[in-house]
Amino acid sequence: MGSPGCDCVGSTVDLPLITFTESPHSVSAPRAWEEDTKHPRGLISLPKHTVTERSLQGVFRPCFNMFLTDDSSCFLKKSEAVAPLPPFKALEQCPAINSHSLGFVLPSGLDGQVEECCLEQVQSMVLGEVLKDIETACKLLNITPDPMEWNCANVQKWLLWTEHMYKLPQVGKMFQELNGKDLCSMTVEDFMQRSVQCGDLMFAHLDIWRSAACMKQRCTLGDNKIHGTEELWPEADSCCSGQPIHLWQFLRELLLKPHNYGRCIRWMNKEKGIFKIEDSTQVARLWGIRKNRPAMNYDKLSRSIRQYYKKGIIRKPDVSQRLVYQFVHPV
DNA sequence: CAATAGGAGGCGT
DNA sequence: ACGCCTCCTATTG
Repeated sequence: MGSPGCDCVGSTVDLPLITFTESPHSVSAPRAWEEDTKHPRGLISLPKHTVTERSLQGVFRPCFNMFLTDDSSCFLKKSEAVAPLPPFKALEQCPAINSHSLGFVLPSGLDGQVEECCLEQVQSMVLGEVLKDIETACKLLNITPDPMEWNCANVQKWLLWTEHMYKLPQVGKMFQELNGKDLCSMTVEDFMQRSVQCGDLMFAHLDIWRSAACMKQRCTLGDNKIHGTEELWPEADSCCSGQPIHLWQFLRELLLKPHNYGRCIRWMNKEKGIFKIEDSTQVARLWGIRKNRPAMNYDKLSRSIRQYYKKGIIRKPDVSQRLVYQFVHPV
């Protein structure tokens, strides 16, 4: 099944590269993606890079940013330095990352072997994080990971979600009546035509999903197995069982991903199942996206939570606090 | 003013 | 029947 989304054809375009100014843990933002000319948003021109460096970017870019911030969901917004990604070259080369392609310097005294080993671990972590984030999004949106399989409604969900996650302007209506195949057949220029503001970003996000789907397909075919991928990305049955998700399940999913949603909702006492909704508007919005209810708000969401009082699923904690609830049966 | 609480009717599965 | 969604009034901090 050779889907166009997995059509890992090489291109001659120079891919952008993220760089760290110091070590990945000590800087606040990536400097820029490589561009031949200055990007309209003020990107910096950097030297061209090797094939080894290029081949990873489609998938790994967001992960690099995870190292830079404690919240990966903000990576694109925070960096404000993202150039359009060209058609991805996928992962067939998938080499170990070297410190030069990562753009940071390892502590002195490490020889090449140690460096190689560490970087492979970094690569593995990075890959895992991307797949986990996609898996989470699939669960929460009830869509498949492969954009090629999306119908128009799925595309709209994904667009809404991406807009929300990365605080992008609304572009959903610019992509109406497009299914996943249509979307995947579009070039970055097509995206830019539909949204000058953030077509390039949307294209980049789609590219990441396509790359991940492509890689997963290869993994399931037994080709080029990547360590740990299976457990990181379990089969679709867990995310697309067809059963409509319950609100309490959805909240739990969000709580299980503090990395992504900790700013919206977080555990106060996980053992007791006590959690706090930090941003009621955002949580309601996420729920609305999940249920295709654009008019969802916290007033309605909280009414649904209160329905759980009688059912013994959620209650208010003994010491009642605003926006704090408790699962009656914590995991 | 936003959150809390709960009644009531509607809707899709 | 169930699980919300929506709208509502009243109350609370």
